[in-house]
Amino acid sequence: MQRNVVILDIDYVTYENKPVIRLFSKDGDKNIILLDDTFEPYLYVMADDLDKCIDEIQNNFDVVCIEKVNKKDFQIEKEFLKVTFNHPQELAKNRDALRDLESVVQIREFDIPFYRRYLMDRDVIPMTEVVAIGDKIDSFLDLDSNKQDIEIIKLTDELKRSPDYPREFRILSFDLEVRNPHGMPNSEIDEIIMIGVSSNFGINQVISTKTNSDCRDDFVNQMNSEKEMIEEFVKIIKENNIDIIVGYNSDNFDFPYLKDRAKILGIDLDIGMDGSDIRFIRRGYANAASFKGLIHVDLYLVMRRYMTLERYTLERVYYELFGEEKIDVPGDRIWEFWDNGGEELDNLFDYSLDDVVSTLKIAEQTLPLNLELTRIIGQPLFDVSRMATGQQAEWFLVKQAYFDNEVVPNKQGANFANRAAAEDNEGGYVREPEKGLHENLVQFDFRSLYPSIIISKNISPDVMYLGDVDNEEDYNISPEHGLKFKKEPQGFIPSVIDKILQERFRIKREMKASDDDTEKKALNVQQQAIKRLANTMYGIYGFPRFRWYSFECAKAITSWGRQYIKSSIKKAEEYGFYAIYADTDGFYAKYKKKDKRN
DNA sequence: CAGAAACGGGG
DNA sequence: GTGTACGTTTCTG
Repeated sequence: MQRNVVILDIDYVTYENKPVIRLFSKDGDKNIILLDDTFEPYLYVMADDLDKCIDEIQNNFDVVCIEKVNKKDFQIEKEFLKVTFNHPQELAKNRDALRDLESVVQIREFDIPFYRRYLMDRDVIPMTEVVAIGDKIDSFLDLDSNKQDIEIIKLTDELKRSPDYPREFRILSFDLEVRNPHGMPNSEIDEIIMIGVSSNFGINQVISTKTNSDCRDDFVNQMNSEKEMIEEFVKIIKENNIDIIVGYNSDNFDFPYLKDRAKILGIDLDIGMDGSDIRFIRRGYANAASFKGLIHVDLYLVMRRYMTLERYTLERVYYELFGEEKIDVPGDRIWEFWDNGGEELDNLFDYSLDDVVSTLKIAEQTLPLNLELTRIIGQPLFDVSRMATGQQAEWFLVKQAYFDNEVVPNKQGANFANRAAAEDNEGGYVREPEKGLHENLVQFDFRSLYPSIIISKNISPDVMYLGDVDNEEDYNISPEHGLKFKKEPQGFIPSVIDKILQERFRIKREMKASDDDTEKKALNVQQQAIKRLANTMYGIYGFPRFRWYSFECAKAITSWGRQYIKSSIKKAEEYGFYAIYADTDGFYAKYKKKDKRN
């Protein structure tokens, strides 16, 4: 059978000791889970004597297959061994011992999560429409299409891209209010008093055990108990075919709190597409709240990347985006408003609704860009919305490397030397602003300075030379440090940036040519997402924990950047301008004859 | 003063 | 989950 579905989420399960990829998808409002058992985990091995190495691996490990493959390592063609394991956990368990084998020089691509590998190798792009061909089956492990509202399809063909743009996603925002008279909320004793919900298809309500004055009770949904409130919330999610659920700091507050209260009250938060519970995924020291097939986006994390502010409270972020003040109730007084009732309770209801409506507005403003980033990067929205921009760039590059037949570099780790080198990098040129009120200023800035330098100077580790060279004219040589970058061939990272910037110009042309407003808007978001990604590429050289970390490349970029900005200031001075402030890629200047200071 | 711990957001 | 944030501020010995 054939189905057109939009891919929302992915994981894998184990069936008969083999990994099976599960793609959580939807066809309209029908939940579809696609199964693919044809993908196997692998890594690459670098060795001097490949045949000897094959023997050694075969004698020591239980692997599915070992094959010689031609790949590129920093553009140099090399023969690697591709070692395929039966299960991702087998790979994880054996990789250290494999690395330690005498004939093994190096292992590569051993730390790429299985589901990400699948998305990249099969070119399956989350949040896009695909054509799925396969056999409908009734049940698989804990999935049962007779008991659950799902259809299970075992894929028989590779997924193909659908030309259709996915329908608009159904977004629900939510927010909890808690009665906490003794300092910060404690989920063991402080009950939930309000659950606000708002959607982009008309839901706007506050679920509570109390209600407000008669004249304004249109948005309060009154329940008999906290237990009923949570059950109502679960019902709303289940019955409205929600694709994306958003909150503000919901990874760290709302969902952990809701889970605790649900447990105390004996309620299942079985909101997952397959009826599974909420789960918390460890991300370093923090947790991320996750459901199968229901994408949870914590906007707090998104906003921290989206804009530069001194603080990221919901209030501050909302003001920045929309220029409006939010209704405010101080957190430590919420319980008083609740207990006092009357007008104060009305205010609390208004506050609860305002919070959740604002959260939805922020989601509607920022999710389109994140959806486009998700499609460009090719990883799940859940992950992309929680990645630092450098990580986004890295996963994008890992996928590009796969298509360029490049083996990706290993992470070097933030060791002391790397960290020190990174800190040593001078950064952009800054001229401290001249004090005072300035009028009639002119502004100058470079368009995408760092990406342009990377491309024009071909700054990439695969074309970099540290020693002496015969033909200096074949190289771009950085100011200050004399780092050499071969002009030909184009380096891996410059080529990727070049490609995506060309894609950006193509989209911009298409945008100009279009006379459909909706299409124009969508294209505009796409080109913005690409611009963001391109501007982040510099970062991947500058931070030691990234795979393409190269402090030489980072140093070269900033040194050229300083040279360009300084020379343009100088040029401006020749025409009678005087820079009163400069930072990295631009400056402000006054028109004035050179004064005594110079 | 250096290294450890806390913080952010949320109520 | 083929895993273990992060950069900055405040506290403590």
